[in-house]
Amino acid sequence: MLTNSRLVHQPHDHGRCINAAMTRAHDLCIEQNARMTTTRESVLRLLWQSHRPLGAYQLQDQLAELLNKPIAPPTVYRAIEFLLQLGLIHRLPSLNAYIGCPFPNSEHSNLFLICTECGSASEMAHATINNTLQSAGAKVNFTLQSQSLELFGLCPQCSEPLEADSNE
Amino acid sequence: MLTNSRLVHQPHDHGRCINAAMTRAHDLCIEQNARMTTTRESVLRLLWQSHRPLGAYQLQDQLAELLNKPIAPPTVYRAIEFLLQLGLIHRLPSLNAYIGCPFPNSEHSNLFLICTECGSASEMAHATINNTLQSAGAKVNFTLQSQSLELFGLCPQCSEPLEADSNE
DNA sequence: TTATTAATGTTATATTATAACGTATATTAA
DNA sequence: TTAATATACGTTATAATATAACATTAATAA
Repeated sequence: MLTNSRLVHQPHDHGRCINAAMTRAHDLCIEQNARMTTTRESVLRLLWQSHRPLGAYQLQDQLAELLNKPIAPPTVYRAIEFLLQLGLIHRLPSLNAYIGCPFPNSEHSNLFLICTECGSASEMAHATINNTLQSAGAKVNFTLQSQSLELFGLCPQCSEPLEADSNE
Repeated sequence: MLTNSRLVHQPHDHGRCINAAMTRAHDLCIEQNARMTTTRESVLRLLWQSHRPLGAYQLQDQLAELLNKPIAPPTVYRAIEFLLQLGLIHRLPSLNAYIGCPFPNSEHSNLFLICTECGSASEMAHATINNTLQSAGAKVNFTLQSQSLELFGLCPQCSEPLEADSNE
């Protein structure tokens, strides 16, 4: 099982998350002979500013501010599409929002744990789940191509406020 | 495991699907003391016309034609919301579309098998998957509240065209 | 019947996403 | 190094999905 859950849902040196993600992204671009332009890099960096997914128009606002010039929706959506195709980000359909992928090169489950309280989202890759889904599909002769798995609930931080306070 | 997959992805007496669904819906409304109005019943029936999910504006068009009067989006969305709350339909976030629920009273996985070829969608409820997801979440202290699971691929009908043709 | 609640009608608008076409910048080939 | 080509971005308009706010009608309860 692969997950960034502990990082996402606990205080941590987030600068390292960002740097690691940006390095991975640049490496991947070189490998794939793809161009990491200013716009694309900025969008990716914005998506890594927090572990909360951002909508396209939130990205638009933040990108305009960051680059200090007006940005139109197509610019944002183009960057999003590029990053999606490289596997550097994911789309969370139930939120119409996007989030950086913590392990763009690894096996995927497209499984997200989304906190309904604080909005943070972590990703998991889970061979058992993949196998179970695959064989559940196979049982009814369904040939699995891709999947989108969203779990909603309370992250560790948000599910234990009482325990944290009980020391007072 | 509970699924309507075999029904969805194979030729069948679809009138029975519709009738069964409408009966279940009426029963549920009585049980819940909810009102099954003309608009709501029409939307539900439209969603059961096929095993393909429909978008809100497809529903709007079809509802306007069926009721022979102009229908505005809020009317559709209100009916959708009502039916969602009763568990009579589901929303498929990746498609922005809605589909009738074949077993509104049973345990749910919110697991959908969506054919990328013909657009049909079947639903499964699967205790093993639920347990696996639940415990995968628990492992990282995530308290699961709800889930949305969408599998994309080829349904039986669409995945075996060659085999079907091979008799010629 | 009247009061009350629930449902629908109506208008306007918010939010998310894409089409179409022009311009600029980078890469490749000559 | 320049011309040709491909790629990315700018710009305008608009499509597609969804909701807010308030008026009206219908159903139920007092």
